[in-house]
Amino acid sequence: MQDLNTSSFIVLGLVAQLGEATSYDLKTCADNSVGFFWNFSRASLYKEPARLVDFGLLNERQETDGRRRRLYTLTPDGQKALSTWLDTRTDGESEIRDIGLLKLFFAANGSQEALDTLITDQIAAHTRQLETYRTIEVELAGKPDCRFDAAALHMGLLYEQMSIEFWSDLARKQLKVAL
Amino acid sequence: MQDLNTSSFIVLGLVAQLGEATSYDLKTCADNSVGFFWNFSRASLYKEPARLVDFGLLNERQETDGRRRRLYTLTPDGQKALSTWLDTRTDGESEIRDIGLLKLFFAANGSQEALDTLITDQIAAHTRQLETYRTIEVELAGKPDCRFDAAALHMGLLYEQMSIEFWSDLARKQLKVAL
DNA sequence: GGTGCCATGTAACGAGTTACATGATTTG
DNA sequence: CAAATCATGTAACTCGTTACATGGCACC
Repeated sequence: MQDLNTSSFIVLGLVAQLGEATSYDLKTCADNSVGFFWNFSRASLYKEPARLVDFGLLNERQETDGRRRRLYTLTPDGQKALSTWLDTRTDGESEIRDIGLLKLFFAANGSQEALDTLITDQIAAHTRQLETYRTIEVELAGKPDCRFDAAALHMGLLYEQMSIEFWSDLARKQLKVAL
Repeated sequence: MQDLNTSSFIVLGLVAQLGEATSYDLKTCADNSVGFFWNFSRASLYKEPARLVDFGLLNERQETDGRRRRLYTLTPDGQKALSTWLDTRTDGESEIRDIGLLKLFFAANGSQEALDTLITDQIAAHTRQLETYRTIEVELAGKPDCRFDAAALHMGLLYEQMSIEFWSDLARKQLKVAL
């Protein structure tokens, strides 16, 4: 029954934090938190909870009137699965899925203009994202039980700052496609 | 026919850099370069080239003896597709898929011990990865036509350094699960 | 009470991985 | 030449997404 993958634990974790939640709640919450560095589609947040109910890790309660929404809560087994996952040791394999970096990697096959544009756009995009994170950070600052959200968010902030420095540095060096 | 996705361009880009390559060559090359921040399975590097041949973006030549390997080269259309992609502007959406960060995000649902172990392990793992990158950086330094590989690799280095600082900082603060 | 947006769900598709399977080459 | 390893390929499955579809709710 180890059909639990990372998405499963994200859902378990989100439900744990929200207490009782619909798929819609999960999506909204994710979009403003964990989704910043680990994105997934809305549809997954409808499909995955159903699976977890099958596994006995979530309870489902459907409203009898109105939108007849499905409300999920953690079962004891779900709580246990989540903490077991947290107890499991993790190596550091991480991926940075960034189209801009990929294009830089292959930039020798394109034009100088494309490279210059890429650099400019990346600086702009990361600057914009940094602003978004700063806004969220201020909002979080007031809430004492959001330390872990805040810590992870802080990582996002650092990443954006680093990216801006990285691309700005390339701009300064005026990297050339051909020598 | 815009069934080209990111994987397609990675394959096109790798073939462009290698000149003529088998799927095995692509995998080997990727594992030591772009695979560090954008990983994919070996099987993809057999399936995707076949698709690109259908699209007329790669040429396929199969050896008549020995291992009867399939050797791929870029067609003019393939070259064009690659540079068109490079010319297309990109917003900065990037994802950091890092299990350690996820666990931190949900750490409030686990034990203090789990959190402490997580932090220790992450510092160790990122330190190890940093060493790997440093080794590669030295190897690349001698090769003048690897500026873009080097630039992208440098980003990997910065990321690992930042991660080490981030997790070390958490260790110093002795982050607690319960207040 | 009609219009437009919010919320919810699913079916079909496509991409990527795991696991399987096998042949070639090297090395002792 | 036997064993180990390198290299190559594919079939089946799982996951996640896109696109479709619809019903409730708020606001005028």
